Amino acid sequence: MDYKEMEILEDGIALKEVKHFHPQQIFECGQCFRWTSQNMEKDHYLGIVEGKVLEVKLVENDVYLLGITKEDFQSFFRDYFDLSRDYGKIKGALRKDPLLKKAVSFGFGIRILRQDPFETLISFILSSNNLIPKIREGIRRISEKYGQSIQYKGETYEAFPTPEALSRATEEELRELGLGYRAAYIEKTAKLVYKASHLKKEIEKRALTPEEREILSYDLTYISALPEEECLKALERFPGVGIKVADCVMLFSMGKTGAFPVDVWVKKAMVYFYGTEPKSLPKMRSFAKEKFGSLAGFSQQYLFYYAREKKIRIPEEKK
DNA sequence: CGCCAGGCGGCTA
DNA sequence: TAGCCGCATGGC
Repeated sequence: MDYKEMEILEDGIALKEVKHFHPQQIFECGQCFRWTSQNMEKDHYLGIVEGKVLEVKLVENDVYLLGITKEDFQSFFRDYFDLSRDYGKIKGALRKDPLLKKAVSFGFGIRILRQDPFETLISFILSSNNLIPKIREGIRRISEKYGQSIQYKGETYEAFPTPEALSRATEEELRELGLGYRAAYIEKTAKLVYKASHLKKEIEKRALTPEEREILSYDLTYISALPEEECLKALERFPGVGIKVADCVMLFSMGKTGAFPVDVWVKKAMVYFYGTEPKSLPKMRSFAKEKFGSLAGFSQQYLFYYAREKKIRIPEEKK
């Protein structure tokens, strides 16, 4: 447990003496798109999560979670912030690698959030060959059009839509939101996820056709429970999902901490720290997975954050 | 204007 | 299986 005790406040809760928790590092290490810094502060963020708006504020060693109740925390947000995990132990193990030591010290307050699989899947489909600000804007527009609105401190925010709501979107509507060619992938994926979850409920009422039984395997709860390798294969069946997107979904929403997504930043970090062959992404991935095992996902976050914040570069000919 | 961004799908050899 | 190309979009 990475905090000592919880205190109930009028507008939220406070966690006392929290370890390994830094808002900027958690929200800027590439795992999420719906958290925004408030007043340009490194320790104050506002997020839209699970149909709720909340603020996170770090004051010395205490973390304030505003906008949620004690029940919200106990039933959901403790797991969302991965607070039951001992990051000291993970960092200790990763620091044994002298090259990773610098990246771990730099991202000392990183935690891997346990996010919603559907939102994560759609978000990372949108991330392919795209820019982070544009990904955030796309997700905001999707939520604005298909999500439930939420009132918080006199402002209106929109939750990310449910599979059912997004499954009603047409490809053309999604294109109008500026999602580009990814619109078709998102449209098809949303429909598959919704159909699968819907058919899962139908089983009790009637016999399914062979085609319907086939669609059941797109159920995200089912996929989430699969072992890592099978989980990866299952996710890759969604249109717009390759190895990188599948690794992100597994790591950021399905608790598969051995996943190691290799994107342009991690690629740079691997060349910079380990001198690995820059052209071979699959080799980089297997190198890290063998080296770090079930901690590969954490190492990926420290490497990504270091590479992106430091804007590290690698020689031109190595691209 | 060309280039690129948290890749993927499809086609070729 | 590896290697290449096109792809929507927008900022530089």
